[in-house]
Amino acid sequence: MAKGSGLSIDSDPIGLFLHQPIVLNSFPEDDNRNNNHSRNPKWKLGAMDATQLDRSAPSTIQFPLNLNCSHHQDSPPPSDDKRTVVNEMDFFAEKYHHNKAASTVADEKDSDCRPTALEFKVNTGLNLLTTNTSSDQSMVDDGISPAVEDKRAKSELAVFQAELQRMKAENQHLKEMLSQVTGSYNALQMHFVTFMQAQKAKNIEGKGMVDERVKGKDNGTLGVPRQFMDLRLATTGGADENSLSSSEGRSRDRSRTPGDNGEIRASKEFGMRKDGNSGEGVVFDQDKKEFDRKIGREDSPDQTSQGWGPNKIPRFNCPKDIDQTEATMRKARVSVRARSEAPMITDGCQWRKYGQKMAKGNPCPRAYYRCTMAAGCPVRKQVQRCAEDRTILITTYEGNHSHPLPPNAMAMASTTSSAARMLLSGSMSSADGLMNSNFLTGTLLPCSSSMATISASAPFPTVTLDLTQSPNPLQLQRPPSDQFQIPFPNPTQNLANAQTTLLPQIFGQALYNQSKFSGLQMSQDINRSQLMGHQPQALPMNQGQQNALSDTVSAATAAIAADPNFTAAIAAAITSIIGGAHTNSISNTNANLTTTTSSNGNITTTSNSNSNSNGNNKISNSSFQGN
DNA sequence: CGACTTTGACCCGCGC
DNA sequence: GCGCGGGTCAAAGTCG
Repeated sequence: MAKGSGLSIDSDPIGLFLHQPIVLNSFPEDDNRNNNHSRNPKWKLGAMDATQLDRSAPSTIQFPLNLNCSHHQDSPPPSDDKRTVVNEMDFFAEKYHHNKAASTVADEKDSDCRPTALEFKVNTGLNLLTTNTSSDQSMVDDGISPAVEDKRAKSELAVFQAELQRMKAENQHLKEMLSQVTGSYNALQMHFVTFMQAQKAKNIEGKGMVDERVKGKDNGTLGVPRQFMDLRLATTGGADENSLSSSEGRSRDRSRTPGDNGEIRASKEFGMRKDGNSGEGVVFDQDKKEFDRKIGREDSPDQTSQGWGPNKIPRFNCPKDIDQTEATMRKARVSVRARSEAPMITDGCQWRKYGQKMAKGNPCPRAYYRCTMAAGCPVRKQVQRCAEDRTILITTYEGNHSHPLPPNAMAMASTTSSAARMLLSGSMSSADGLMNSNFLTGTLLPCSSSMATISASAPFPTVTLDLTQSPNPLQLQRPPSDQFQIPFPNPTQNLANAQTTLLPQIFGQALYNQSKFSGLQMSQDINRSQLMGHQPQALPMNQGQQNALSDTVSAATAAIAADPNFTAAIAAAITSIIGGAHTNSISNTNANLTTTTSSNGNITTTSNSNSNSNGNNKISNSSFQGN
């Protein structure tokens, strides 16, 4: 049957009017497409609107009613009755197949028995859509068919049509809004990509200068700051988040190799880590061999990407003149300190223990695990109890997963990924200190407890997320002379909450999917994910949240303005905006960032805050032991 | 029987 | 060059 009004509603992509078109769609029971609707009590209730309720005629028995239409005539002879039935059937058949002409047929066949046939003709002519609603017939069927009721039916139809038109208009309006939002997103994305490409070109142009800065490290004047600077180079040079694992230092070192493009090499390395990244695999293999020769087993993630078999690929093309500092440039790590009696925190991933060693200075053995959720996943972790407090379990993550993560693994993985990304995302100049602090606050806050410590003195750049500390733990941290301490303003979020909040959704699968891109592009996808509704809970904001977001935007703007590496800064800014929006939605936190420079040249960035949150400052260890 | 753990050996970087 | 310590391998053992 022709259900013009219902057609547009059923095709409503938004689905906002599923219930409203009932009146118009549910009448014809012979339409199988609406069977579900007709079986739905609500739909039936909707279908039984005034038009039908007045006639106590369910749609399923409209044909009998129509048959009785002939009885509308006073005391018809039996023969007429029979003939009328035939005519009615013919009428419906005609109507069914030629609904546009239904009214005409009705007029022709009923003209002899309906003194009001002219009115019906007029009515049907005005409301073609109602020819399927049986309202015309029902008016005849009840045997009364007064003109008043006829007019009332017409008025109802007019009301329904008006309502339908209104819904159509609203539907169209919503479609336009959706289209506008989509268009805005696409435009923003295009701008973002364009800007990224332009900035990348600038970075390439300035690479030579950067290499000079890297070489300056050999002078031993600025060990740690240069180290992070190098890491940033690896990240911004097309390296994906896998830069968090092990290759950042090597990427830097390669950038120092004459004739090598450090950025390209970094990309190649990352491509190697990605399973099945054939386009870059060959070159990468060469690079890998080269690196394996240089630093041997330090290059464990690369080994992982090619399987952990005992047969190592012979390493050739080893440049003997590679600087020794490349050995010190290793993997960015994220260490999580949490109180747990369990031998290992449950973070949602599957791990296989491949070694255990007695570490110096700690009576507790250190266990080595690798991720077994996917073949070749480069992620490893070390688990060791704290020597001072054996209730504290120190889990150090290294690398990034090369496979999708289950939801319950998102929290920890995303936390560590974002922490490591923060570590690698920018240089450690004072301006960058601000940026990184903002970045860290924005990205880690929802999942972290009270403090994140960036260790600049360790051979591996390490971010320590201390989930055992109370909210003012600055004094409790390890010697600050060589570490960046960032107390988190919102200690109320444990990982259990984090799993349901922003961060996992931001950094989990998105990071994996974006692993071939830089952190900036990852942030772009974060935005995309938000726009695509992956985290709708982060979108609504009240006034206070918007104010806080404005503060975050201001901080991000300052970071952008201050950071010479604009790409990293914009990544940090976007990430902080996103994270800040969510953070503010949770705790209405207003963070103040202070940056100081220690005597040894390191930067200590502190984030003080007024947390208007739940007041639960204790991180629940059970959040790590959900399994 | 496959997956996982244990554990001694090995490799490598680094400091002396 | 040597020893130490961190990290990894891989055979053997264990478990379901």
